[in-house]
Amino acid sequence: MPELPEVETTRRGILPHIKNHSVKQVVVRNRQLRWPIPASLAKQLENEKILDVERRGKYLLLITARGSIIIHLGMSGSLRITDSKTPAEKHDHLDIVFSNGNILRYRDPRKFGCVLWTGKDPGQHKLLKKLGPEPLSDDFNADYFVHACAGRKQAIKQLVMNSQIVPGVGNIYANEALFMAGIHPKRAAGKISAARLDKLVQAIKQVLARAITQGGTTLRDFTQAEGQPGYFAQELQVYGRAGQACPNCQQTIRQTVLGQRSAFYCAHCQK
DNA sequence: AGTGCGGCCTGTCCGC
DNA sequence: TGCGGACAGGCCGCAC
Repeated sequence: MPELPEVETTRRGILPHIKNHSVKQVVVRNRQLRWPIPASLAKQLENEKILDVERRGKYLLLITARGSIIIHLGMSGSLRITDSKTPAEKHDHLDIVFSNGNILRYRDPRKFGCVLWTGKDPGQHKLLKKLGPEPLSDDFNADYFVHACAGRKQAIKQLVMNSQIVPGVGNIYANEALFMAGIHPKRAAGKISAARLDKLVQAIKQVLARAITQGGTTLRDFTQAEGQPGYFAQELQVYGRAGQACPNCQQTIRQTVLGQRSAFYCAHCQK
């Protein structure tokens, strides 16, 4: 489900409700996610205060003085702020209950996500250590990206979706950014000019930033921490629009499979 | 080192 | 209505 804008929207939504609040109780209903929720989580969090909520790529980090909770929402995960009057539903695997009565509730029907604990710098955790530079930071720039693409035979879309190159860009925004930059998703990354890669870098930044201001993209079930949908879906140019007219040239948008994922593109506008 | 996939799991939708 | 199959916002870990 969630790509960087949805994760960032979630971060902003939960932050004011849990920052500087202490954990009263941890309720695990099902620890069998992609990796098991550690049995020690409750003990580690007991009476700990959440000092901040950070994001790295698609990972959320709940920072305490003793360590950090690492959360990934996988394909279908979500976090909600709720309270004890709201009963947990089928796929609500974890509650973090705060002393002020707020509950941070983790739901993930497909269980592709994870909730982990690290006592060290979370940036050194195996899952975060190899992530590329944050796409909205200055470290993600044309120089970096041209270097990262040099000599690569892989399709550019697959590199854009590779978290070691640039984290946070999933299938929706990869398709949209390539359309904005006028680059065909199957073009070999190493054979694209620096000027066009620069354009792609700018497109990635632009589409992510715009989606964040719109509260993310709601396709099926994504909602913000308090239940509102995201409004970026209405701005999608190619994703999910196979058979429809390209907004730029009116030719038919095509769909193909690339690296086991759907690619949407306009063969006239993207070369 | 780079590349390509299998697999993890549930829900929904489509065609028959 | 029921059923099988395809597909879905991710990505690790393995084989080559």
